[in-house]
Amino acid sequence: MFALVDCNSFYASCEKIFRPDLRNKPIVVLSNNDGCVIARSSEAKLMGIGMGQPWYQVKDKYLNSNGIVFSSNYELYADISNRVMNVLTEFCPEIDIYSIDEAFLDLSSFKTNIDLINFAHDCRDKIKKWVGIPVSIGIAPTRTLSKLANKVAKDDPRYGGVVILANKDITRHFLKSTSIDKIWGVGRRLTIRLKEIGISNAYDLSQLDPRLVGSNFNVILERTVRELRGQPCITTNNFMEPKKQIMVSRSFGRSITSKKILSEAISFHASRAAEKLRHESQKCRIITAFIRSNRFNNNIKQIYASRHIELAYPTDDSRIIIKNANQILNSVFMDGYQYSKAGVLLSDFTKSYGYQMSLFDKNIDSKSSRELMRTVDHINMMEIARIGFGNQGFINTWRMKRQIKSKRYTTKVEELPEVS
DNA sequence: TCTGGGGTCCTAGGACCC
DNA sequence: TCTGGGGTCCTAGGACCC
Repeated sequence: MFALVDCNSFYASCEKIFRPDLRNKPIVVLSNNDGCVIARSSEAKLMGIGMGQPWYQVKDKYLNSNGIVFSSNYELYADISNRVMNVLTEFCPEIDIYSIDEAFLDLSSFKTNIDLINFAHDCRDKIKKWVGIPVSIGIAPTRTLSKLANKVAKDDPRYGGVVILANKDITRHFLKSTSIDKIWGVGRRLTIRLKEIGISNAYDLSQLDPRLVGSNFNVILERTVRELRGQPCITTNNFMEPKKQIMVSRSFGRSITSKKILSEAISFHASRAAEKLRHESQKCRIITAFIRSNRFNNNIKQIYASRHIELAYPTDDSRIIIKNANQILNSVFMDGYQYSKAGVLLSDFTKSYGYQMSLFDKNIDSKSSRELMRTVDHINMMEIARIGFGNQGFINTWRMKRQIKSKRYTTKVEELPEVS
């Protein structure tokens, strides 16, 4: 059996922890640039605020109805997430952290039979009490079914936040009441195609022949069908698998036409990406950079320009990564466009130790580079000062908007909550 | 005026090989 | 004039996830 533990309205719930005065108020959290709504408290959902909805569309109405809004505060959310996961690990060491706000527990690792209902409620209560976050728990024989059970637990308050698919009848009941677009792994495209052949709920889908689904659709959907039938076939990575690519990109607060400012942004992103790469103890061989116009604006000439450079040897040196990213910018930049976003992607990784040296591998990745990078990372981590490279710029005219951010209550001494 | 950012996996098709 | 068949590897793009 698997349990899926998922935090309710995670970002909004994080904001509520330190603001008890907002307990029953509608809360939304916005994406970078205060662009769209990415989390809503249940009160905000009731007001009809959609997930992913552009903020400017609902702003006036929402604020007029006394809705509360926050810019995203990822430092806070990451810290709260860690706390939740730590509590869960005490309940079940076989934990697979799936995203910032959810984790699968492999309950088959328990040696003795336990009362699952009690277990789940205990889990829920402890997380609420110790961390302050409400969670929902779905338990079922496969991950896909536990996702489905979790959804029911979240949507229907009658179940008290816990749903267990313990037998065939209950499972069938919930399969029938779940529409296909709510199934894990079935997105927009598949929903359309499945509806065309008369499949409208999870039960219908589970009754199809998995092999036929495999040949007529794809193996992913085949696995979903098998999982809905109770046959586990989606595997986990219990170890934190190393990343295969690292991306840093941002929309600008406004549109940019100047190559110099684009170069500042690209350098900044390249530097951040290199930092993440070193943190993963990896080196990359492929560097991609892109710049693009605002794809939602029909009144401007559209452009998406990108290219990648393959290095002769893997590196994690910020200077090399920044230099190559700028080289790409120079080769793809065209005058006369309004750019609204830029990004840098690193890929083709090798472990940062014991890789094959190239014939042309000069001293660039030598000891002095390692020492320099380590020192820079250390200083930046301590936040005594921020060390950047070359042309990242000081003013950062392209920086994003984040006007209504809450404090970093748990990770900054200066921002600790005050009690009076 | 204002529409996020960061990932994974799979597949089709091209290049290349014998 | 006739122009096979089978395989691997790589990449771009699609679809999905939170």
